[in-house]
Amino acid sequence: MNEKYRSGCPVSLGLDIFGDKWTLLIVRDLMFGGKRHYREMLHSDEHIASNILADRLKMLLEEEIITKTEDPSHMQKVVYSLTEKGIALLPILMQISHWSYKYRPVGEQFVPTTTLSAQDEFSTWDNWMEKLRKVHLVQPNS
Amino acid sequence: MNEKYRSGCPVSLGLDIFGDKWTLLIVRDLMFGGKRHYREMLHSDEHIASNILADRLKMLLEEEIITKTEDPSHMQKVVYSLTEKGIALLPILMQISHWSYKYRPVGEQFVPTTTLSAQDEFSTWDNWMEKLRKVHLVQPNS
DNA sequence: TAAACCGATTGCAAAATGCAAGCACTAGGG
DNA sequence: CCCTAGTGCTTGCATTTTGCAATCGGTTTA
Repeated sequence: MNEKYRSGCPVSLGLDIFGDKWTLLIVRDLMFGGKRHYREMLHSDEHIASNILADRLKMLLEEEIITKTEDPSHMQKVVYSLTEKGIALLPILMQISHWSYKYRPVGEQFVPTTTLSAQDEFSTWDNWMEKLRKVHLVQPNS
Repeated sequence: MNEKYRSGCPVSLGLDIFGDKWTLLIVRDLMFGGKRHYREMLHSDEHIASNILADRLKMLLEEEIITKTEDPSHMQKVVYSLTEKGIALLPILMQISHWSYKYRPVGEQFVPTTTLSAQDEFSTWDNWMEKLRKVHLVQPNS
């Protein structure tokens, strides 16, 4: 990873990593879509280009936001997993979603059926992150 | 604003608007930097290009995330202000900051001196947003 | 065996970004 | 009055990134 960043501001430092149209969509797929393989992400609704997907996965690996391991079911297949650093992006995604529900034409199938209070929301996020840790942070073949 | 978006997913719909390296930095400047004028934002630490700043401000206006009014102190000068829709981006910026404090080399001058509990954090955000409403949502000359 | 699948890579066109200079003013100071 | 600095952009061009579609050398499936 190149060491240059635009400033020491935390917002800027975050955007240096994921300030583009695609990176957080990949994290979303891993986090909420149960997608773990290249082709699964390639076929998401947003139609990412193959070279962009490859490029971003490479960057996410270099940043240690994800890891990749071989898949025992197929010699060529790899499994991508979130690290703790990746899982920690969940509140950002949730706040983006929250904003979009309010101000953007969110598709019906994405609308939540209940509304949570602020504190409930935090503990739900904690539950989600715990679940993600169980799925993504386990060792292969364990 | 063009009506096409990549999908109905809330994350994707948010990133359609602010999924780039610059847009949320402009919002940051308005929100936390007390910057209200083009040249002030042009001189932020990250050195945005003038054509990119103009382009993003135009987009933010079209999206009604900001408004602009003339400045009574100078015929050419305009004042940019956040709308409620813009102010509602605060939690996203805060979560990005929170992630960066943990995983990125945040500059010393940006490090907070206290740590807040989750609930305190929410009420502090509410206070911030209330302050922003007072500054940004007032009518000119009122 | 043929077809589908695997994670990429490639060549090229289109779009976006970055750099630096410029525009037509407006305000302030000498 | 003149000059300088400031105002919010715009412009021309070079570079970089993104998007599109095809391809690669395998591996697995029916």
